[in-house]
Amino acid sequence: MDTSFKSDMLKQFSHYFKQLEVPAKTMLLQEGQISRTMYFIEKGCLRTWVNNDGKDITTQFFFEGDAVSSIESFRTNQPSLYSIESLEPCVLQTLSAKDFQEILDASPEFRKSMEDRMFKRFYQAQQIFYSYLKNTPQKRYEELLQQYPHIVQRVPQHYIASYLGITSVSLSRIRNRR
Amino acid sequence: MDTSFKSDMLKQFSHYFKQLEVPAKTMLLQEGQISRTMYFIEKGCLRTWVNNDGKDITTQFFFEGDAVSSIESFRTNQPSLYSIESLEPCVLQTLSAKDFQEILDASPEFRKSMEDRMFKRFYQAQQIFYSYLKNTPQKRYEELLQQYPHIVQRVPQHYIASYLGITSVSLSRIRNRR
DNA sequence: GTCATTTATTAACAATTGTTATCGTTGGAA
DNA sequence: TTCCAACGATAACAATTGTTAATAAATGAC
Repeated sequence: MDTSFKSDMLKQFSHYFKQLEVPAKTMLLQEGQISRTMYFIEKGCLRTWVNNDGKDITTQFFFEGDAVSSIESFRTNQPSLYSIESLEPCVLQTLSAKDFQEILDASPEFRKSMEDRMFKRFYQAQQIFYSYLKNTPQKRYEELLQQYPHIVQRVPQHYIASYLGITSVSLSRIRNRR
Repeated sequence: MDTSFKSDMLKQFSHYFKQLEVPAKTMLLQEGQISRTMYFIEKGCLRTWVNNDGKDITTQFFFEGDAVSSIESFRTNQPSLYSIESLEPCVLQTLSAKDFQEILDASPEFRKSMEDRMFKRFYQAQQIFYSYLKNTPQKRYEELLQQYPHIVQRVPQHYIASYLGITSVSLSRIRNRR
């Protein structure tokens, strides 16, 4: 997965992209499968999630302007550790892993920018992980509310709960605690 | 940080490395500082940890043969999110970020291999994170015991506890529960 | 060997969360 | 509009963990 894909990159290689419209709750990638597509969100929102004994745990939300893919899956040829699913009806621009590789090979600037972006992503992923290690669910909820209020407003609460690592019951308690 | 550094890589560029011997509990990198060195463990063991209100949380352990650095720090020029510290007296081989860059530029094979390794590292980091999301501390402890018994044997228990995300008191209870 | 520090166990209590279930409310599909 | 599924709140109870403190054992420095 990958956020903040430069829009000029998108424009520069726009002929590679194909538009795809999907309704809500559409699975774009199944956990365990090797990713072959990158999605760029024009309208709507997606989430990534992992299965845990039948219950699902949301790991991230994506919105307009975000690029989403299991890039580490199609780069390492390993099965994706998570699923990608639409939460709303979406308008997406899709790019195949093959075309992605082609652009990589054709454009050293693009390759360089991808490399930089991976390190930044890695750095961000660590920040998220450490916030998870350091803070209680209550504090994480408060931070989410403060930093990304649009997520809390837009996404059903039980997805937020699993994103915070708690049940929807527990999140409901936290919300009505004050 | 980076595990399973190829030993032939080390040999090939061995003249860049300098040996460093440190006693236990030596800070090799302070959280918040920009990393300028990569460490290769010849003998001993290191840990990475983050500070949380005075208490420290261990995020990873490293042993003989592992390469350790805040590579995402010296690549993105961002402050390291964690500290690196020796747990035992260590014999280390050190490589400066500058020399590391030099080797990167001199050897396309090395650069390619670094790129691949980063994607694998990213994939592994996700697995660790997801195991954290999915499992109880008890289950994580059992998995650690099963997959990496040498860590449990070699490292003091309170470091293991913070690595599992619990207090040493709670780990002691888990251990004596059966 | 002695002493101080580090490490691990145990107890008691508070706080939080999970689980299960019930009950309104809402929103979309037919 | 009607109906059904999805969503959110709440209650009651069990289970786990955190906190603080006391104590014992192990380790390392001298």
